[in-house]
Amino acid sequence: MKKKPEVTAQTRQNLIDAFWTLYCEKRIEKITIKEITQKAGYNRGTFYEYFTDVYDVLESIESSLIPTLDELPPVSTTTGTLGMPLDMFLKLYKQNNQYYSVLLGDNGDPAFASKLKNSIKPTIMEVFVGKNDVNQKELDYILEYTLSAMIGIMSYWFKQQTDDITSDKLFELIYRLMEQGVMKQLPFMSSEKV
Amino acid sequence: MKKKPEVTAQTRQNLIDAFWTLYCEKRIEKITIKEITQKAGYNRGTFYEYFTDVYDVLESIESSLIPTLDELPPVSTTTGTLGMPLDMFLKLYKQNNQYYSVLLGDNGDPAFASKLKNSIKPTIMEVFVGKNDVNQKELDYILEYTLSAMIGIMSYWFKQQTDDITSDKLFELIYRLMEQGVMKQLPFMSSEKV
DNA sequence: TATAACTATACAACATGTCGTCTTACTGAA
DNA sequence: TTCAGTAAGACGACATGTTGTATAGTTATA
Repeated sequence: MKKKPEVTAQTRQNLIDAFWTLYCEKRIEKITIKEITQKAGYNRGTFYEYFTDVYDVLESIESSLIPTLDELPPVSTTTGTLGMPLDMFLKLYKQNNQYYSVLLGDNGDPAFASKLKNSIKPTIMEVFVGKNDVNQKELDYILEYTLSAMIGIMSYWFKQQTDDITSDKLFELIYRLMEQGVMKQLPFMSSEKV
Repeated sequence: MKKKPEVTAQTRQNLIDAFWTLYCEKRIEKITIKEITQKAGYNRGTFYEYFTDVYDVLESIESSLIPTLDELPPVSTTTGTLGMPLDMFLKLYKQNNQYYSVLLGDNGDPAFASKLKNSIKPTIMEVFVGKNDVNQKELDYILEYTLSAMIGIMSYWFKQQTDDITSDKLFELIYRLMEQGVMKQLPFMSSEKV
């Protein structure tokens, strides 16, 4: 008999969804397989047909959220190279908003941020490859700096998301910070109004 | 009978040290109380005289690493307000290097970064209080952006710490990024040599 | 009717948290 | 100075719950 991928795929997804609901509520260590399968409506043993343990589910989710090289938007060296990492990241964040905000949040997985950064970096690096006036190592640090800042501010914004600023204002602010640096945005430092 | 703080303090510290050794090696979820007490040389039951569970130990360590308001260096509005958050953070990082690099690393605690940022923010905010041209909310986001970037780049640097750049070069780079932004550091964007 | 998908049940191994017990050493009265 | 009372601190053992695995049974479908 043929396998039934449409059935198993659904079951797998049900388990993932149940896990995710729990993961949004509490730390992974407090999630039991019993809970997951009960919520999803399966026998506990069924879980082991699909995953080895609870962490396996998380890894599976994370993998699906890390863009592969070919998925990332092609980098144009002509227009807006400046905003590239920002655009790239914001696009990803918007696409997977619900997952990113949890994984990058206070109860999330610190390793996920690294995975994400490391998946984006090469695409941006590519643009500068072969340019003889580019210090590769320094560029790497600049990207680490920028991506960390973006992940930080985006996650923070998402946490506040009540009466807070609009996403348009946020993006504009980020652009300004990248263009001009932090100092110019503050009083004492310049006459520019923040 | 009097308590014996010199005894309990030592036991407590022994348990903390044993925990930390394990925490440097693996994720907290994989650390058992049995392991901790065995390494420290106590009965498993003794652990519960000092901590409620494994997370309690981590919290205890984290609390001791979060600077209280009065511990933070007094903020001078006259000199170098620009480098303030940077100086403050770098000082903290240097002081607690060993702990910070683990807690802020891939196997660390994402909540610790938030705690740290939130403990530093008010001190910096203070400088701008009452300035009528300061948008408090925007300032908050700018600080979140900056502190995230600094935590990110410092942690990354610490991870690489083999044949990598010196701390002096790193600090200089960070200053430059804060002063001038990211864009100016890249080719295409300006004629400045990175 | 053969098989994929799932259920039901059971089991050993191990971690957890609790509780009663033991040990040691300080205390103060003789 | 001595020594029994006492309590802090550490220990050993227990009940409970989870994990991963194994095996037999049920349902539906092609």
